[in-house]
Amino acid sequence: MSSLPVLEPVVDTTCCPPAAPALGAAEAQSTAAVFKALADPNRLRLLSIVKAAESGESCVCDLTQPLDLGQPTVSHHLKILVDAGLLHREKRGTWAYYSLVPGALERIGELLESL
Amino acid sequence: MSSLPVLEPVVDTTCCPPAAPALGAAEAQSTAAVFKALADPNRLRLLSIVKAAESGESCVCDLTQPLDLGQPTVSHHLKILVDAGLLHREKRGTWAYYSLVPGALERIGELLESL
DNA sequence: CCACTATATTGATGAATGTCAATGTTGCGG
DNA sequence: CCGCAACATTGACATTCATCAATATAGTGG
Repeated sequence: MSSLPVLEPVVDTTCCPPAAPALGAAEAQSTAAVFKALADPNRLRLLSIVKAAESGESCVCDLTQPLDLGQPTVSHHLKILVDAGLLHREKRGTWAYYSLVPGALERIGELLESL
Repeated sequence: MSSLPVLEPVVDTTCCPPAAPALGAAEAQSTAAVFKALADPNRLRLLSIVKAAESGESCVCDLTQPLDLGQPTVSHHLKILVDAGLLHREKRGTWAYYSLVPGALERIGELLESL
């Protein structure tokens, strides 16, 4: 390594200053994953129903009918919401009960402010 | 209309009470549209860069390089953000300047609370 | 009027996604 | 042990989406 390449700084401020580095690529990907979970109307309705339940939890059988979707599809959406950290799953007997993860929705608001 | 059909109430409370109607289908769709716009890492970075700009606005030429994307792709993402009501577009001369719509991010937090 | 620059639009392509039918798994009652 | 009910998983299919190359549009300067 005898000759270092002469890299010119390339300082063409043609338009505006480059500004701060802002959001990193990896950070953006994990944040986008949360919004991907919210980017479906049926998943939003699932969250809404679970949130509105008196006991704070709902089983799959209560979620299938109001959404007019097949049971496998509802289970699929619920899994996405659980993986995103928005819902909690607890199996009691034959039933699976889903409930909102406390503070999960509030944390999304903070994600937006930290952009 | 002489004979009203005798529809049985079908009251099988096998699991839990049906709970409140919660979020409507149409409402869920428009809300999901906003989150769809946020469900991409490159669009989140665009929002972040625009937000971090000193002047409060950025032109496309400043957004292409840090994202390592082609110019048509960046324009495409910006259009999606504008259509979602998150960015404002103003063309001055040859350049197009994008800026955050005031209060747009805050309004998303309210969307989550109204689930 | 003619290049040149910045941005938008179009068309194509591969990847991701939502949905369902069919099947697998688990827990309960007889 | 057997059958049933609730839920999850798999595979297939159609749709949507992110990206790029090529082209179109609009504004600027000569």
